[in-house]
Amino acid sequence: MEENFENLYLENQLCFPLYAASRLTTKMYAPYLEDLDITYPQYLVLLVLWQYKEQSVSSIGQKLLLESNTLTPLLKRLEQKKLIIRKRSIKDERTVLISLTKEGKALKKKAVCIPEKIIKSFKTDKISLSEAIEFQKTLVKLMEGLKEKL
Amino acid sequence: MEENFENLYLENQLCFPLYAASRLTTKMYAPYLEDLDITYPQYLVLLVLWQYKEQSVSSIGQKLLLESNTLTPLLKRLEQKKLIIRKRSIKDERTVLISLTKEGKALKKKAVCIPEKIIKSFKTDKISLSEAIEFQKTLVKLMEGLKEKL
DNA sequence: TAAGATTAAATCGTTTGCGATGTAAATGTA
DNA sequence: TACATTTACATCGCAAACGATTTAATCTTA
Repeated sequence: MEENFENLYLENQLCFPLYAASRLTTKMYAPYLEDLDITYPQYLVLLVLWQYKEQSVSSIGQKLLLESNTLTPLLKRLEQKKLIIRKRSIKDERTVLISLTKEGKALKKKAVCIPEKIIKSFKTDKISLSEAIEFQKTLVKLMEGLKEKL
Repeated sequence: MEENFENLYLENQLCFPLYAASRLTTKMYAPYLEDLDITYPQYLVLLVLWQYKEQSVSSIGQKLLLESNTLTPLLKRLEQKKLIIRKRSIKDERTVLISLTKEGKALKKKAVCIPEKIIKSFKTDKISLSEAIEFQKTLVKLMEGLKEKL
């Protein structure tokens, strides 16, 4: 009985490069986010709020695929930094609504230059633009597919 | 002065789907790894040890892009589970060599079926095989490119 | 309307991930 | 050989992630 041990080789896995690329990408953002005094997951939450305005904890979670056990402490930290306001909904006391403070809104202007800088850093002689676009599409499809299965 | 706020839209970022896909993938492994009583990063370390035998902490770190601040506690947990042995090198007392116990080696047989199951779960009607192969290639190139820049 | 089910956040405990720093061994060099 | 530098891990503190559970509000339905 042949056992496919090669399947266990690191380079043959999809999971590892995904895990590594994700962590490396986060590190690429770090110096820019440090200037804004926020972390990468905090940045993602702000992206949501900049794009969609006031949101409940769960609707932020739906967009970022995170749950209250992760978001609640993170949001409390953003509140401490005076970037957001957390308040119970009057219509439904279970819901906590998150909105941006003036400082939180203002931070958007400082953040707007980040994607461009990141794209430049991403650019490699190894990866063409069309390849990158194709990659992004597949990545999103992969994410959607995985989301459905969990 | 036009400000490209659309660049900040969640769906236009590369970072977010990468981050989400990585986390979702880890979750796909969870039920299988639970059977082996290990976590996903612990699985990655075992993949290295199954493939390369005895390794120093730093050479494991080089392969997984992790440093001793992450690996040392993780390796101690694997040692507690009796899956690995940590011992100082005689040739260089600074180096800690990690080797598999009998149990650690035996676990490989239980793990060998995991990649296949994962691949099946990954398969989506949305993503073709050729697309998946292309994707993996680009992902690895991306990882390599990022690694060089950090 | 009262009891049970569902939902939204929060809390708890554990493991990662990582920047910064510490410690001890090995190496380089004057 | 002395002393500085480098290297390999370890330690510390903090912020995610996340499974499991709790709490309180809302909804269902009998």
